[in-house]
Amino acid sequence: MAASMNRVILAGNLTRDPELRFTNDGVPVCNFGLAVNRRRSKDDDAVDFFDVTVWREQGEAVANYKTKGDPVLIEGRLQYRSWEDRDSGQKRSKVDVVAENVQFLGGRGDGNGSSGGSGAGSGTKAGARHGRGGDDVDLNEEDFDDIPFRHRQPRLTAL
Amino acid sequence: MAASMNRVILAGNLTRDPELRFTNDGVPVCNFGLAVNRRRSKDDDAVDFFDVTVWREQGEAVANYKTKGDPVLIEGRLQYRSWEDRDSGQKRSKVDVVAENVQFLGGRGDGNGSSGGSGAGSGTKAGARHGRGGDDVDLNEEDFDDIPFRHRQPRLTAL
Amino acid sequence: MAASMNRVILAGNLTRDPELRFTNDGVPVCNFGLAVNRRRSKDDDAVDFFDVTVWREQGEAVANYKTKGDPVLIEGRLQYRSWEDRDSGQKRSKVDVVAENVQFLGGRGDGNGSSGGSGAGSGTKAGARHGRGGDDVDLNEEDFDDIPFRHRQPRLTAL
Amino acid sequence: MAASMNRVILAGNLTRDPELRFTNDGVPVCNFGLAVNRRRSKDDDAVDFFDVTVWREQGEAVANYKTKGDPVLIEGRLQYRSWEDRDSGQKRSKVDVVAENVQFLGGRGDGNGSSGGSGAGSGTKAGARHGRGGDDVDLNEEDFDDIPFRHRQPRLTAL
DNA sequence: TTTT
DNA sequence: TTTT
Repeated sequence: MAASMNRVILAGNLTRDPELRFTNDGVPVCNFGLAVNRRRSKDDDAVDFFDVTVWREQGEAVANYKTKGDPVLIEGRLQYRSWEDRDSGQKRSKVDVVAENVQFLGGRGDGNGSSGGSGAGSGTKAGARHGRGGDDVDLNEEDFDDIPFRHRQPRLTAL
Repeated sequence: MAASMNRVILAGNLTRDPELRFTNDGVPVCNFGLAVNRRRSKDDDAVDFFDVTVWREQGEAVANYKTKGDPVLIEGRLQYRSWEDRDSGQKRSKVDVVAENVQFLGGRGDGNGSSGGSGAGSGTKAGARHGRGGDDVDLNEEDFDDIPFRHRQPRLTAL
Repeated sequence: MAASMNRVILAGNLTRDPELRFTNDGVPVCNFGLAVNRRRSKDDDAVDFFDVTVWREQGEAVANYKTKGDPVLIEGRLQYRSWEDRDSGQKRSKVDVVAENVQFLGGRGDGNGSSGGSGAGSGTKAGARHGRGGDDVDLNEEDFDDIPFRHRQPRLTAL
Repeated sequence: MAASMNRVILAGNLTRDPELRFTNDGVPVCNFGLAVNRRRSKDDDAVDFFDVTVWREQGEAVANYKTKGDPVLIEGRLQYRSWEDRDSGQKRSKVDVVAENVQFLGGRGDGNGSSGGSGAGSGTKAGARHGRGGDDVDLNEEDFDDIPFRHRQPRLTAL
């Protein structure tokens, strides 16, 4: 078997308010867009855009405390998905980011009000809304494999 | 201006022979596919697939010494591209990996014949072919901005 | 609270055979040295040396399958320790690497016999010995905090 | 030759004001301490401390705009050094961090006034002082190997 | 679909 | 489009 590694670290800003949903088993999953400025040369205004998924407590913290425009630092892995386009029938695929660690930037000091993706649950940021009415969230069953099963908000949103 | 960071590290195997092309200015650019095994739980045979771009000397070294199946370790950044689909006219986008450092794995010892993406240019691996007849390579002009201009193989392949 | 991140990725070769010890609770901990070639310019033969700690199953796998000279790819975090020198009484400190993921390089293919830091337990590599008679292993109690308690080899070696 | 990689990413706060010095050739080099909170479990107040070196423009920007306590995000490599202790004559060694990319955190938004380690040189932060009277800076000759030679502030401070 |  |  070959050596394998898959690690990504990104710092940028949310391109939209995070959406929080739940699997049938009540596992929270948060999705948001991330813009990372390239800034390689001074007259380079290019931007890279990514879709980010955060599971469980950290996902809830992002949904509760972060909104469009907020800066975050994330560490995670790249995830490839492929599917068949319902219309054209042709194969499509996509690479997005599964964040395992989200650090809140911005605010006083270094920009960290509630810090490091924890967050109590009270005092959520004004404007943060919990996604509802979900079509097409990127859930991968294998993400559930190695994690202690927990029934938190059973069946709030079918995925 | 916000903090930005974009770093990715992957280890996996080539899914196809690398293709080497040249910009009009003769800058070498190499493309290959990379398969990274997920192996999170023992019965997890999921795989993530990525498209990788390597510029200049390192790109040439990959093209000269690596073929389908070979293991590599790469360090680089994620790059987002978007375009309009010529047929459907709908907007499409893609995230791929620009490798700035390619380490050859496999072989005796740790698997490193000519090592670390250097490699003279002679004695290329049997089976390694230089891409020819190129349509649709992912070239981004900004990649040329901060690099000393060099005319190496002028105009071999139009991109 | 400020944003914090601590991530390190290294590829190099063992500078000595790994030593395996156990805490009083029977938790395995493996230590080895790692040499990483700098190779920045072709006539650069500089090398960076690090001390690496690997806990639990992965530590056992390293001890069972790897010996001096073997190439590995590790992902982990940096750990700072400080103490008072018993002789001079002056304060000393050290930074070493705690590996959370060890990938075996070298061997056929990409150099991976038993792969990715798993390894059964039988058929250990000739020459791999389990450290015994331990003074001065770098154990940090906080490493035990977030990990399910397990009695594996109770009290084999006192630390 | 074996595969080698050396990459580190840290986010934390300066433990002291940065010191800026210059090599005999006038190359700026900045040194500061970095504290990274471990925060693994909620009652974990452990901290890891590192010494960081930043060369050239980025080093100047850090010295001009950052002071003790400020949050930064850095990307770089680990560097090992060894020497003989002048008193005891015994061998000593140390691992520190050479930052190749420093992102300023903190401030409004995400905490980035002058952003990403650029910064003109005017309007330096009150309290930022340029190190003077230097003994024992960690200069490694090989750091100069692959960089275009530049005479910026010739011989301001002997090292 | 796009953030500062 | 997919590697060991």
